[in-house]
Amino acid sequence: MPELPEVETVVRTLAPVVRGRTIVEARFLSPLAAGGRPEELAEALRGRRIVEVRRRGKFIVFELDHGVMTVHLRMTGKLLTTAAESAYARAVFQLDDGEVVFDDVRQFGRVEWAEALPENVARLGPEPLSVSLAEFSAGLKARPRAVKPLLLDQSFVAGLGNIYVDECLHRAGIHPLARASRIGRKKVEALHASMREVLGEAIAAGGSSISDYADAQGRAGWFQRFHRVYGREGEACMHCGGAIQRIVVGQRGTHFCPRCQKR
DNA sequence: ATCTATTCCTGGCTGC
DNA sequence: TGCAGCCAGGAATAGA
Repeated sequence: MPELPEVETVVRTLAPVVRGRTIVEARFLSPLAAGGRPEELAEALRGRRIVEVRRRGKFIVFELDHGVMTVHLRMTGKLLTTAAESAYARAVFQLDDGEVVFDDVRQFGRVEWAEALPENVARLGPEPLSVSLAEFSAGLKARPRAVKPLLLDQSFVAGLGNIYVDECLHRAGIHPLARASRIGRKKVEALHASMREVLGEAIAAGGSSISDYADAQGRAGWFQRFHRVYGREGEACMHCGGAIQRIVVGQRGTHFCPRCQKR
């Protein structure tokens, strides 16, 4: 499931190929990918030039010569520059030089277009790689809710998903159900630092490929080899040797070490 | 403000 | 071997 490091990797591998190219035609093989309005979307995108491609949270933002196209990969989405790598093509962007295929097994992903940056992107919280300790700390202090659901809330910080929240909390030694406002200064600093470390390392590894994730060339990432808690229920904690536990928090599978991450 | 439950979707897994 | 049933989960949404 693409989170910040995976989306960042897609953007880095995609941008050099599509920057400056023109969308000759956008074809939606599944209307779901276009949010149920494939004709309208295809019309809006026809003839548009891609000025720049960037990431905001988990969104891929295509700045066009008129308007903005946003793509959210959700669970199983991919943006591929080689059709040969696509098994579940939902949309094809024919460029003046080359093509981009939006591939998505489970069809949760969406392509959208708007005149300006859409509200769902505009209201995202700060980027975890650039938010200051002061702002992050103040944000936590103001919320009495459990820290894991808070970190998953894209209006609080944008880009973390289930895997990386678990990994960050483990590295910082914070229980996923800890009340955000009651986390001590040292642990808050550790969490702030762990976001940079974990996300930075994951980007360097090309992301985590748990099931479907691939970059724009169809290549898998390898950060899953370095996961310390996610998907390791019952296995030994790399820090203390205790058994990694799995619980459900906010309907999400949550992995942590009960010895390193006390309540 | 925070919480839970529900919806979307389908390949892959479990268990019989 | 076959098949029903369940699971994974990001985000939007409704209701408590």
